[in-house]
Amino acid sequence: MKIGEFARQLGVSTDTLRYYEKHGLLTPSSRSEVGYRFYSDADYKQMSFILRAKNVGFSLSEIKELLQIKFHKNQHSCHEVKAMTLQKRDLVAARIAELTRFYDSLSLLADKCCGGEEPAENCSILTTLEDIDGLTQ
Amino acid sequence: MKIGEFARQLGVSTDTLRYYEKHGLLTPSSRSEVGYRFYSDADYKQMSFILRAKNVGFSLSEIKELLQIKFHKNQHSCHEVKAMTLQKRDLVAARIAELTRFYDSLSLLADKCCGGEEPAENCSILTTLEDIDGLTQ
DNA sequence: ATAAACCTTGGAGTACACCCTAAGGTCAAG
DNA sequence: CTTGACCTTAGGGTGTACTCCAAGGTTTAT
Repeated sequence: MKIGEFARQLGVSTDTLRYYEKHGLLTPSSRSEVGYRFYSDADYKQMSFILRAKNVGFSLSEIKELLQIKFHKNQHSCHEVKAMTLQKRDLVAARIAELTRFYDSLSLLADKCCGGEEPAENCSILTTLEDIDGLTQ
Repeated sequence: MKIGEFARQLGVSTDTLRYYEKHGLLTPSSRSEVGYRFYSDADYKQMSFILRAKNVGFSLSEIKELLQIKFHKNQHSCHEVKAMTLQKRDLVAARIAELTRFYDSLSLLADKCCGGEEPAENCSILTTLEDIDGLTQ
């Protein structure tokens, strides 16, 4: 699949794909004789992985590290690969925990608000927000 | 509290604090006669809120929107304020769901890896990663 | 009273993650 | 066989979120 079609299917720009290639995130599996990029199904899977990771807040360099799990298979032992996977998993767990605190804060705010048509000036949601950090520690 | 001490307590730079002020995220509650910024306990709470939000992946403009819940109290009805809070909460919930899928993927990877000292070449963790997107749909 | 450690504004520089344009080569349809 | 839709590289521009001066004023300790 050429870059244009590949980009369309994944909802990104061709510029983004060239940028990712330049920065070592996704190299198309082959090139035509005149140099056109050709993307395979495996490339599609990898790009989906990259986009999902980006969506949950990983930076491109973090994603590159995640991909190292795959690319370093000859240089590293199972033990190292597993350790890295678990370390990344812990990072994800920490982010989930923080987001959950945030979710609880916003739930608390919503619960405390009457939701009526009057101006929000006297609504407890506001004073609650002021203490949001205290409430969620 | 002057900017230097405030920055130290929160683990940010004074430049960051001035940047946030310029972009409407945190205006110190007062200034000295010669113009020194003074930060209050309320400012501390707000800054903690900002940092927590940043930590879980909100951009500064998203955080500014979250803070509008507080600042728009006179212009908006309880209903509007509550709707906005719930909308932001849903956004957080979606992000948690995605991260959870990610967590599960990484768990699966770790479970499938023997973790031994041999090269990872033959470890199932690698082929699993190649299918990670399929596995977590 | 003067040095060190603070503070001010303004503006320039940086890293990340794109996005756009130029100048040109390739390919399929009519 | 040419038009239009593709592709190439190189390089410049943009928005976000800082980060780092420079030039000067203030405060505190000795």
